[in-house]
Formats: sequence, structure tokens, C-alpha cells
Amino acid sequence: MATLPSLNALRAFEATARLGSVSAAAEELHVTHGAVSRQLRTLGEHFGVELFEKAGRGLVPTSHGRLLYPAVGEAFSRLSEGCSALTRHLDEAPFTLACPGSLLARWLIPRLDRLNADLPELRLRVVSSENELDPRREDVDATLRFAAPPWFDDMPVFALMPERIVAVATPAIWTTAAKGSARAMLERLTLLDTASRPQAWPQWAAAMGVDDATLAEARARGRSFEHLYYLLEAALAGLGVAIAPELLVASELHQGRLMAPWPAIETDASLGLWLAPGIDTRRGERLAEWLRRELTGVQR
Amino acid sequence: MATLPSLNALRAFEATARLGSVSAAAEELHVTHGAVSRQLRTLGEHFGVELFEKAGRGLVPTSHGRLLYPAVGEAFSRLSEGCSALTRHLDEAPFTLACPGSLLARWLIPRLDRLNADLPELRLRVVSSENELDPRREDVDATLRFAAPPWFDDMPVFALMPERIVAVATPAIWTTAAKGSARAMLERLTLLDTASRPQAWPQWAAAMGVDDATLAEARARGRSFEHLYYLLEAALAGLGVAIAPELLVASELHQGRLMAPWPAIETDASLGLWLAPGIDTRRGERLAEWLRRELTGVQR
DNA sequence: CACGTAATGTGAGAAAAAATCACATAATGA
DNA sequence: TCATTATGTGATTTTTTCTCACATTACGTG
Repeated sequence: MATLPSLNALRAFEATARLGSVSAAAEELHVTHGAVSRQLRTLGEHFGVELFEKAGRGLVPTSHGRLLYPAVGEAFSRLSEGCSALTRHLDEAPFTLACPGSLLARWLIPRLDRLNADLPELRLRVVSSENELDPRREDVDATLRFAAPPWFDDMPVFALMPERIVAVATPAIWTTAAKGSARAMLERLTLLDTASRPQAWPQWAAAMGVDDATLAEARARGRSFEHLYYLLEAALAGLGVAIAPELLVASELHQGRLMAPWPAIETDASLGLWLAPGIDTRRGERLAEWLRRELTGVQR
Repeated sequence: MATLPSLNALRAFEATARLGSVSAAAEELHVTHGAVSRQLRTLGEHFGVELFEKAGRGLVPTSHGRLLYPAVGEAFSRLSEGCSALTRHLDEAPFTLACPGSLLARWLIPRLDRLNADLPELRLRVVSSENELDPRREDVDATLRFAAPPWFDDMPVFALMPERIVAVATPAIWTTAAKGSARAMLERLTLLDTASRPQAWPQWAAAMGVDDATLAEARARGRSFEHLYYLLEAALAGLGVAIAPELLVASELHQGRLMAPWPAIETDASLGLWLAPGIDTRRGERLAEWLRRELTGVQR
């Protein structure tokens, strides 16, 4: 294979020959006419002949240019065809987002219509998992979940917001029970949590400055549920004080069905979007951007 | 037409996919493996997906890479085909060199076999013209001749050597005539020249410091011939002293059939090779290089 | 199973290519 | 002839690409 001339020069040649004008080619290639003119000069020098001659206001290929053009034209249209086929393929494939059931039910589903309307080209498909998610699943393009570092370093991750957990219960609980210190609350009320977040109460207690012994006693009296769904039902039924991500109880707090006397505290985990390696990054970025907008909108 | 990714990145992709190895592609493209690796990364980022994955010691295209490869492979082979077709066409076309008859007969023809043997790919065709040459003739790729500046500035020219003219005559003339000063010679001998070089004797006289009046008198007694061929015949027949380019009388001087008592002088002209615009420059350059080698060989 | 070997990946800086700007030059058509 | 619309080009800046050196990963052999 003889050494090819500069590919950019060939592209300039193709556009100029097709359009019959340096200026038009320059516009198509989003450069100045000077740039195209130089490329053509380079190409002419490569072959040692003039490839264009002036014809009125524009240029026409010389006999040598006419000899070269068909192959170059076909080559570039083949290239462009192939690249856009891949792009189209990537754009048309459904994008699969995995997500824990609780997050799906309580945060994502209410926003799913809007998400599909805003990013229809994503062709979003959501799958949930009741158990621990594996972000490396073959058939998953991205995973949305809370997780604490360290994160897999071979998977790009968009950290969306820190996890904030909050202690919630029905207004009735708070009025009948002491509203004093966190410690007082722990001593008198029943603690509710989920099996998937055994660290939630300890983290909360540590942030509130409550000693381990008091917490241990309280937890011994508490109850643990398999899923957030049951936890919330229990809290709403007035069984005790639940600890849960603020994001997932926001609507109950807003409606007044649950109340949170203490501000939410940040844990070391974050809500993040993990992208499968080798998967369409651009669409992952678009999704992350949308999620981030949605989340900052909630905080507003 | 969607905007294409970097063409060099596509070329790196094509070579890597075809050879199954970054290193092999790098070698083929005459760059380091690092350069190819970067190009592939760029291309992957353009599409937002991985195009290769590791397989043993090398790489194989992912499903996305396999989707892209056929088009890119075909495109590059089409490009390479087209470019080499043009190159081949240019190499195979005969190369026409124009040249004044005197130069052709007395310098080029004796060297023509060697020239064709050294540069067979030139497919050299020589045409001569008895009258003034027009280097712009349509059917001529290059013109070899003596000319003084100013030169056409739209035609590339390779200046090969300065023109040197020398006064020559048979040994008999020099022995019978005075061998004294140039002025003495001019006063006693018959001056011979060609109609195409009316400035030759004046240039020589000026270089030798002879006054105009003496020269004018001498020329009045002299004879002018239409072509160098007749001039040389006259000089060899002992009719007088001829002025001629040293290059064209070198063999007679070497054989001793003519002698030159004074050294040759340089004129403001040069022997040069004029290339027609729009014509294969590379072959012109090869020819110029050969001529230059040949001329320096003669001076040796 | 550690080790040599042969790949690829990557950060920093050097080198090369390309683009721009501003102006020169050339052809056209009123 | 002149305004208009092109292309060509020198000098400079910007961008891209490459190289180098080293890190990392996979393979196969003693």
C-alpha cells in the first residue's frame, strides 16, 4: 500500500471537487477558505500535479483531479455512511437503567414520564432489583443507586448528590412522645429501619452525638423490615420512628403524613449513576445531566 | 452528513482492526504504539463506546467495532486504490522534454542512453526546436535551455549551472596568429558567432576589458551563422574564432580539434530546466537532479 | 508460581499540522 | 472602469498529534 497523502487534504479535495468552490468546501468543513486552499496545495504537491484549475469564479478539477475524484468521493461517502450507521445504532438501542426497587418506586417512577418526554432518544428501559444490584450486569447500561466509596474504578460514575438520611414518624408520635434531645427520643420510641441499611441508625446517632449504649438498647427494642416499602408502611401506621433517605420520604414529609424534627444528616454514601464500561457514554452523560437537574430542582 | 470523527483516528482504527494489534498498526502507520492507542481512545470517545477489547495479547473489535469496520475498511482501500491509480498514471505517462537543437545534438544526445537507463520510469521523449522555444507549449512537460533572468515566475525553474562562453579556434589559427592580448586577437582574426547569440562577443569583450570600438571593427569583419552547427563547422574549417557555450564545444576542446587560449567567462544566463505549470513536479525534479549530477560530473 | 516477555495504556512535553487573520491577486459582470 | 466575488499566500497562533518514558496487564515457560 503506497503511503496515502494527508487525509484531511483528501477531504478538502473531495468537498472542493464536489462543490466546485473552495469557499463552499470551506463552509461545509467549518474552516476558512485559506485552510482549504492550503490543503489543496499540499495535496497537489504530494502528487506533483495541479488538481484544479480556475474556471470562472470557481475551480474545476484538471484531468488529474477528475481521475482522482471518483475514488475519493466514494471513499468518503462510505466512511460517512459507516459512521452514521454506528451512531444511529447506538442512538436507537434501548438504554437500560437498573435501580433498587425503593428508589424506583418512590423517586423515579413519578418522574418517568417527564424523563421519557425530555430524553425520548434514550429509549429508556428501567429494570429494578430487590436484592443487591450488580452494576456490572451485562444487559445493563447504567445503574442508579446509593453507594459509599470506594467505587469501582473501571466504571465511570457520576456522583449526583450526597445521601441524606432523616428520622421520620407520624405527627402523632412526635406529639405524644418527648420532643427533647435525640437521646431522649431514642430511649422512648421504637426504631424502625430496613435490613439493607443496618448502618443508618448508627450513622444518625453518631451525627447526633448519642452514645453507642443508648443506641444499642433502642435498636434492640426496634424492628427491621426487608424493604423500604414495608418500613414506610410501618412508620405511616404509627409503629415508630423510621430512618430513611430524605429523598425517598420527601413526598410524605411534604404532605405532612410524616414529620422530621431533626434535620437530615449526610452519610458517606452518594446517589450516583454508574456507567457500564464500553457502553454509550454520551447517553449516560445526558441521563446524568437530567438526573442532576431534577435533583437540584427538588432541593429548590 | 453527520460530522465525521478524526480521519487519522479512523485510519488507526482500520489498521488496528485489520491487524488485531495496536503495535502492528503502529508499525504500518510508521508511528509509535502510543500514538495509535491515543487515536483509538479519541475515536471511542467520539462514539461514546469502546471499539476494542483485550483478547489475549492483542485486541479484537467489540460488537460496535465490528459494525464500524467494514465501511471503514472499504473506504480506506478505495482511497488507497484511487491515489495509487493517479500515481501510476502519472508515472506511466511519457515525459516530454523540449530543448534547442544545438544543445540536443551536442550535449544531450550523447547522454540520452544513460539518461534513459538511469530514469526509465520517466519514459522520456525529447523534442527540439530550431527556432526560439516556447516553454509554455501545451505538449511539453519541461524545457532545457540557456536563458537570462528575468524568468517567468509562474513556471518552476531549476537553475543548473551558469552559462560559460569561450572563444575557440583550431590550433592552427592560434599558432599562426598572435597569441597576445584579447585586443590583439580581435584586431587580427575573423570573429564567428551565431545569430541567436548576438550578445556573446560583446559579453566576452567586456569581460576581457576590450573597448567597444575595437570590438565593433572586428565584428564588422566577422561572420554570423544561423545555427551553432554551422558555426562549429566554420571554426573547425579554420575560418576564424568562434564564440560558443563551453558546454557545447567541450568534446572538440578535449580532442584538441579546437583550442581556447582564454578561460571561459560567465554570462548572466544560466542553463535551466523550466517545468510546465500543472505538470508532474516529482519527475521534473528527478530529471533536474540527474542533469545536475551529469553537469557536475563534466566539470570534474 | 514467579518471572521474563510482549502487549497496551497514559502523563508530560515536544513537534508537526492546521487554522486564522489580513492582505494580495484574479475574474466577472454591471 | 469599478464593485463584487473568488482564490492564493505570508506570518502567526492554535490545535492536534507524536514521542518518550514508565505503568499496567496478560501470557507462557522453566
